[in-house]
Amino acid sequence: MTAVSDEEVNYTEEKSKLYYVRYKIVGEDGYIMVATTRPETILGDTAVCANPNDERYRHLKGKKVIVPMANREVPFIFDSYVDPEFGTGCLKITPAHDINDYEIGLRHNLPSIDVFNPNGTMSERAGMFIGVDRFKAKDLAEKELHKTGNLVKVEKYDNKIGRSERTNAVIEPRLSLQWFVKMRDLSEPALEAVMNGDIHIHPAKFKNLYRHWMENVHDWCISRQLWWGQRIPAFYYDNNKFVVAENIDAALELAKKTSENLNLTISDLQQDEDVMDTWFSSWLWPITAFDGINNPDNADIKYYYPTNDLVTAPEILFFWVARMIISGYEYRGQKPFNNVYLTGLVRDKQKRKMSKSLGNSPDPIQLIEKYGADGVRVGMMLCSPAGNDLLYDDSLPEQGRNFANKIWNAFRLVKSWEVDDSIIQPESSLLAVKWMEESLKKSINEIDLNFRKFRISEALMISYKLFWDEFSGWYLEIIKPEYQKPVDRKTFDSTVAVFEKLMKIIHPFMPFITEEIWQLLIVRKNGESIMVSAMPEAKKFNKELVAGFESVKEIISAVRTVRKEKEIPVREKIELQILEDKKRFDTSFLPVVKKLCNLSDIVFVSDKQEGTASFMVGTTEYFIPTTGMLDVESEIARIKEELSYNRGFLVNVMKKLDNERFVNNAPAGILELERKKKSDAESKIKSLEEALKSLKN
RNA sequence: GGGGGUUUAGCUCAGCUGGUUCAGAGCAUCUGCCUUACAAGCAGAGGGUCGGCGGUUCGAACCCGUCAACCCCCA
Repeated sequence: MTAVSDEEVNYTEEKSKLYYVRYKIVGEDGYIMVATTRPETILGDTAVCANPNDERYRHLKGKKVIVPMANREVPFIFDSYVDPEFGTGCLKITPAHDINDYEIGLRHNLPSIDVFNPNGTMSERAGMFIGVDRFKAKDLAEKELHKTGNLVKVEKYDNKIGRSERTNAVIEPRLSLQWFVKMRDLSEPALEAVMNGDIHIHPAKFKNLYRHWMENVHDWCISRQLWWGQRIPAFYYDNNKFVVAENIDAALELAKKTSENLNLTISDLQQDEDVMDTWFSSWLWPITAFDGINNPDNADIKYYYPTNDLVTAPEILFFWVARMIISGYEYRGQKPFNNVYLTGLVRDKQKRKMSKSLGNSPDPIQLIEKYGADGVRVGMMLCSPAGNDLLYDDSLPEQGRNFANKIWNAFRLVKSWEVDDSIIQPESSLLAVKWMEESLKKSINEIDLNFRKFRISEALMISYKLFWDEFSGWYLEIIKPEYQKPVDRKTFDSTVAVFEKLMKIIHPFMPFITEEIWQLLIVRKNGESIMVSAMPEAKKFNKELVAGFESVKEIISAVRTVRKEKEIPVREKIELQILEDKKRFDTSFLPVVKKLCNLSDIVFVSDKQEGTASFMVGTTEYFIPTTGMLDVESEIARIKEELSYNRGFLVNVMKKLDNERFVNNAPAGILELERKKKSDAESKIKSLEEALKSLKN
């Protein structure tokens, strides 16, 4: 015999027989008829039951019936569990061998008669067929009932039969003695702790699940029928008495005391055969890892308990995490950890769990050979927001590999530069360094915030874009000296410093390449490592400067688009004209624009310029004189499109501003914004209309 | 059966207390480019009725109701 969880039983439709058996009514001549699929369990019947609303059996209230074969008088009872439609509407109750019968038995205070031995043969309590296998006993019972005339008929019947998912053996219920931990009071502080935020679960959506589970906590069955493990320290004697003690000697002493029988000996005690559920030791893990049960005041546990973060899978939130919290409060009066970070599971593209039997898991060693260890890590982390499953695809580590490659190439570029101390730092480089440092601070703030929220993939994405877009795409392009020309000392040193910070930021995600570059960037002392260097700290950054550079990016992009549309080669220098009062314009980044756009000059103009390509950034208009023929048609089309967008925009804004209820109810800040949107849109429309007019002439 | 969760671009996901034309990111796709760090790259572009319907509100991806689909857990 072994105990199996309900979850390990598969139910299938199987052909079996339905036996109609008659039970004599005590004190009357009549019989009642009962249908059953398991006649051998008749020997364990302790009642016969009908639905209280079933007219056919109402007259049997208070009567008794005689169980066939056993010749035992049992009560006739009523319970709404019985389905009047099924069989005869009359159910025999065998509390020891059916879960529903067991519950009915509890409700009606019925005794249980266990007619089976643990090995599936009939027990002595059955009174018949003792020692016969349960399936054989079924046949014998059929014959016996037939012989005594109590078997009225047998029907073919499709029955749901439970079979073990492992051995396919037919599973039938049998009562057994199991040990439980009473959970209600024990778990209360653990529920509290998570609900009031003493312990944070990430992502928070699992909080509800946790609460529901803890509010409906069941007692915990800790008996397991296995050969390995820690045996339950319960010792039985005198049939049904027991003591719980550390070992058999202590148990004997205790048994002598409680039974007041000093003649008891060790051989009178029998230890429970079962062992304890593995979680019953695991739930102590945060404590026992530092010997905190046996030695509760030792230095290690004092230092390490409670710990900061637990990282684990959501599927064991109940089995393990909740129980660790419970035991923490129970045995140390304190939570075991501050945060629980729940990861996702790696699945394949069809959303199946990766498993050996399916063979749908890629070989990590091969992946590392193909994409690099850093690349694989990045690929995994980019796509695994907390608690969400990760759908594995080769494109993920590929993205990681590409990133590693990008980093390496940027490093090669910087390393290739010759430094000349005599060169004065160009203005564009000075500005780029200033901006890069602010941009770095901004990103560090965001990364920190995301780490604090346990949003690892977000933190990585910000680092990724910081390196790829800001540093490689913009910064390096600005400071890059002309081909084969040296770089000035200031810019070079600043660049190395920024590079080093970037490596530290990326290090948690890509430990190998960052260490390598960190070691090569400048000469390090023996034993120094990026692993033990401090992370760059978040500081306040200059918002205006960063925002200013963003509009510079827009200007540069627009110039590039003009070049492309007008097919002006990159090498050909062009002039940029700005329609704006120079005093009102932030000119600080213009050297950068000049360099990246390969401009001959930047001039401020006070009127619209004829024969030029134009664009707008913000509310400012820019012109680029074009030598070739201007494609008037496409220019008109472009301006018309922009006009209709802005007019639509204005209509939307006006709808709000004309709505009295909006003006009365919206907060001042929002109203202010809408008014600014209105005036900006109006000025844009005006200059677009003018541009259109001049083109049409 | 009970409970929890999810649904936003082709894919994986952001979108905090409802308020910028809010509809975003990465990847993928498309178009140009072998420009002397990087084609594993660079410069651009397209792409979504925010699952459906109804409601609350001056205003909804976000709040409420309802329906649907999918996923997970049940010791």
